[in-house]
Formats: sequence, C-alpha cells, structure tokens
Amino acid sequence: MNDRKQHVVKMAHELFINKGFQATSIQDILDYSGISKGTFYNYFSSKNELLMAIFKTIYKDLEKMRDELLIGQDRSDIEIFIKQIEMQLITNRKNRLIPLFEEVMVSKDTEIKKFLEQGKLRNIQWIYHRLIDIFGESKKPYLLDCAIMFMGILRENIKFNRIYNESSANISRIVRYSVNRLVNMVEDLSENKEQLLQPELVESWFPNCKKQHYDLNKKIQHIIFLLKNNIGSDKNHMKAKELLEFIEEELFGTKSPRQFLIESAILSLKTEHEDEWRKNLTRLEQLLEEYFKLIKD
Amino acid sequence: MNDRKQHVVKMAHELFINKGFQATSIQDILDYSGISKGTFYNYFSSKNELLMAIFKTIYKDLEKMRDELLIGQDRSDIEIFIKQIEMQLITNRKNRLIPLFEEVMVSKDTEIKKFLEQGKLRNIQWIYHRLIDIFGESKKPYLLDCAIMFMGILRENIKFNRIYNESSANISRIVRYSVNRLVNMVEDLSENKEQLLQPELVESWFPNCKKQHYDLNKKIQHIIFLLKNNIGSDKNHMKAKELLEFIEEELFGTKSPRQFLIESAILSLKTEHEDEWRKNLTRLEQLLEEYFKLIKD
DNA sequence: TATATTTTTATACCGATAGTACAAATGAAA
DNA sequence: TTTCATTTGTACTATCGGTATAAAAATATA
Repeated sequence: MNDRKQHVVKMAHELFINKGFQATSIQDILDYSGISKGTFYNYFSSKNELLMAIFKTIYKDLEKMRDELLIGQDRSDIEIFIKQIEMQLITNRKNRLIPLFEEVMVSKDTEIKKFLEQGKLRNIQWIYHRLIDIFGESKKPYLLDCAIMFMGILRENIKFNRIYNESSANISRIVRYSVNRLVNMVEDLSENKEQLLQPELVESWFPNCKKQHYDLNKKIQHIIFLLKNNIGSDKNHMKAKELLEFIEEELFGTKSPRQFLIESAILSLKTEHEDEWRKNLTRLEQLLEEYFKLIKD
Repeated sequence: MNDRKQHVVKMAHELFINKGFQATSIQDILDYSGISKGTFYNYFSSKNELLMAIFKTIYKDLEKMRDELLIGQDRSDIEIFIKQIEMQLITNRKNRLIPLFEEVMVSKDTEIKKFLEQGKLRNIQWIYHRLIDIFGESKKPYLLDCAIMFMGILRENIKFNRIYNESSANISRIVRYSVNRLVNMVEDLSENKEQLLQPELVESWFPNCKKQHYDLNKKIQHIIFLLKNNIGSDKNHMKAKELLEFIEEELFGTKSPRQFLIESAILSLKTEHEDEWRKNLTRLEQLLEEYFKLIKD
C-alpha cells in the first residue's frame, strides 16, 4: 500500500475512533488528511472500502501480536491464552473496534459484512484450536461449543462491567473470571456429553490451506519446545537455546522469514550429538522444508 | 394512541421487517401506509421516534405474554422459565427485533439508544429475579452474573447455530442446552464463591416502584399458589379453584384489573372455613389492598 | 532539457435522503 | 353555516455519497 494511501487510512481511522463511522463524512476525511476527493476515490472505491482497509490492517497486527505471545511458550499453558485474550480486548478497546464493527454490520454492503463475519469466524476457530491445545484432543467434541459460549460470556461480562467501571484496569479480572467459567464448562460438557455443534463444521469454514498452515506451525513449535527442554545449562548449550529462539522469532515474528538464516542456524545446532536431540532436530528440518514449500504457494 | 397513528406504526414495522430500518425511506412509509408527509411529522417528530414507538408496543406485548406464562404456575419451576425464554426468542425472530435493535444502536440519536439500553437492562433484571425464584435466595450473590452470562451464551449459540440451520425448529434445543449450562454455572459459582458484579447494582438501575410492584406480584402469586394447593377435589372446591384462576387472570392477564370483580371473588371464597385456608385468604386480601393502592399512583 | 505519462486537485454536478414550511383542501363539531 | 383542527400536496433546504472532468502538478522517459 502507498505511503500516502496509508496516511489516509490512519487519519480516517482517527476520525472514526473519535466521531464514529457514519458521523464522519467523506469531506471530513478529505479535510483531515489533506487530499482531494479525486484522490480519495482513486484510492478507495467507496467509504466502505476504506473501512475495510482499516479493519484489515488492525486484524493483521492483532493476529501477529497474538501469535507472538506464543513464541517459545507451552501451548497448553492456559495463562498464555489469558494473556492473548487480554491483549485482544485491550487492542479492541483502543481502536473502538466493536462500535465500528457494529456500525458496519447494519449497512447494506454485503461484501464488507461477509468480510467481518469471516473475521469473527476466524476468531472462533482460533479460540477453538487454542482450547484443543489447552484441554487436549479428548475434549475436542465440546470445544467448538465452548469457544462460542466463551465469546458470549466474555462479551456480556465486559459490556455490563463497563456500565459501572469505565477503566480498563479490571479487564484482567473479567478475563480471568470468564476463563474460570470456561474451564468449568469444559468439565461439565465432557461429563454430561452434551454437544450442540459438531466441531467438524469449523473445518468447512475456511479453505484447507489455513488449517494445514496452522497445524504445521503447531508441530514446529512443539518440536522446538521439546528441543529446548532437552538442553542443559552449560555455555555451549546456552548458545543452542539462543539459536532455537532466533528460529522461532524469525519464523513467527517476522513477515517473511529468511530461509537461509534458519538453515544456517539448524546447521549450527547439529554439533550436538545426543540421540533424542538428533532425532528431534531431523524432524524439525523436515517440518521446515514443508513449511517453506507451503509459504511459497 | 390514535387508530391512524397505530396503523402507521404497523405498516412501518412491516416495512422495517422486510427491508430494514435504514433502507426504508420516509417516502416508502408514506406510500405504504397512505398518509402524507405532513401527517407523518404530525405524529412523529422523526423517523427514530417512529421506531421507538414500534419498540414500545413490541416490548409491552412481550412482557405481557411472558408474565402470562407464569399465571397459576410454580415460579420455581425451571420449565416455565425455559418456556418464557423460548417465547421471547421466537417473538424476537418474528419481528426481526435484533437486527432492528442493532441498526438503531449505531445511530447518533442518544435518546433512542438510552431507551434500548434500558430495555436490555430491564431484561437482565427480569432474568435475575427469575433466577432467584428458581435457585433461591441463597444463590443470590451469583445470580446477576449468571443472568448476564446466560444472555451471552444464549445469544452466541443462536447466532452460530443459525449459520447452519435457518429453521427455528431447534430454538428449543438451544434454549435447553443453554439453560443446562446456566444451572451448572450457578453451582460452580456458589461452590467457588466467585462474584463479578454485586447484585445490589440491579436495584439502582430503576426506580424503586418497579421492584415493589414486582415483589408484590410475586407474593400474590405465591399466596394463590398455596391456596390452590390447599383445596380438595369435590364440586364446591372446584369452584374455589376456578375463582382463584379468575383472579390470577384478571390481575396479571388484563390491562386494568377490575377491583370490584376480584373483591367479589374473594368474598365467595370466604365460604370455606378451614384454618390454614382462612389465614392465607386474609393475607391475600391484605396484599390485594396494597396492590390496588400501588397501581392507583 | 523537452516531452509524455501519471497522479492529484478543484469544482461542478447527480440523485437520494431527512426534515421544514405553508397554503389549500377536507371533515366533523358547534 | 360557521369554526376549528386535521390532513394533504408540494415546494424547499441542507447534507450525504459518489461521478465527471478539465486543469495543474509531479514524475518518468527520451
């Protein structure tokens, strides 16, 4: 995206945050960002398309930050999940995302509505997969329901708490409270074997490649996690840890991971000869090969 | 409200259901209901005020139907609660209430927004009180939280189920599933003594008279319930049951209960002389006196 | 530097919208 | 028949999102 165009997006976003979408006229945007109408319609075919651009950039940032919180962590640790949710909520509030979201959902523009619906589905899907990480495959049949209901619980709790408490200080408390309900719900459901939606539906929401990509990332993270737990603490081993963390950062924290750097790091890691270690490292190499093949498409 | 005005409200509602609020222009309403612009703005000061009139009539109907379901029933019976929720959901869907609701919530009109927010609070409050009926005073500290989270669970479940199943056939299934979660949540919360919002807040939402009215209705229903369980099955006693049911219907099923009819019914009921019965009947008389005093204000 | 191409600007314009103003027509009560 | 409120029809304002386009400015190319 053009620098100038980016600037318009940013300025418009500021206006939308302060005045709302509907209440901000095109003319406001033109004045505030200092461009002409012609240029505006050269960049965006409509006001809605501009809003979509805003959403896209926020979503991308959000997902990146969210995934970064997982780097080098135990996926099954529920505390990480809590941190991720908190981060999402705080970002949402900062960008007034929900009011904007709702404003668009009532417009006639079907395309943007579909886009936002998909965003919501993606979020549910993400929660669902995270719940599998946390509660294990055995609870899978109930975890889509749980993901959906968790969203509802969280949403309403935040809404009603805001009526009395404008500060975002207790977002953390609300999230923890809601997650406690979630944990209990998982137990309850798997005990009573009650199911509303079949989790297989989730797979049909999006093209297969997304799922593939997600699974691959998960496998790679898992292997690195194993490797990290397999090293001692002497000087040489500290270097191994640093290398592994570099690989993680490069893979999941940057836009386009540099393959040659990662391969070189792997090479360095091969100096270690312990049996279990070697096995895992070979597996990691295979997965990385798969990974780079996938992102090339 | 004027007959003609009522007619406009009805026609506009039809249009809003079919086309949505924003997408329906004033001109559409004028054409469809056959009035002139001048008349329209004589009735309503704006399009938003018309919508508010629609909401008011629907809310009133809804609350009436909902309360009628309780007549002559055991308030603590959760099955009645389920029926009430189902009824609300079906009415909501029939009137496309939620889309309309959302369309207005994004408008700039603060008055109508406040009105709708209050409606939502009233609903939460109602659920809260019903939960007290069902789970008892001892669980009270957790029931406001439960009411709020139940709303969230229900809402999201319905939303996501609709993606796959357009029919309203399984609304019943969703409600039952959600209520099961609610029951478990009450248990969980009272066991772990976790509380997010203090239920006392509920009282501050609305003027005290509402609460008084609600409590009084509850007491009257309870006494009538006791009386009904205290009569035998011979012919004379069947008449007593009919009289009690008439009183209930007159009190809670009509707009303006006729005091003289109810007093006459009470008089007839006094023919019975059993001890417990007489005591309850006197209590009922007292409560009714209070009741008619209250609705006169 | 001179020319060609692309981008940007300024402005006039379109059709649709919510809401206003008001004189004329209608209708029912006195 | 007169009076008075209601209703109608129509013209009007102001704002909106979006289009059209010619002139100007910036950029690339030769």
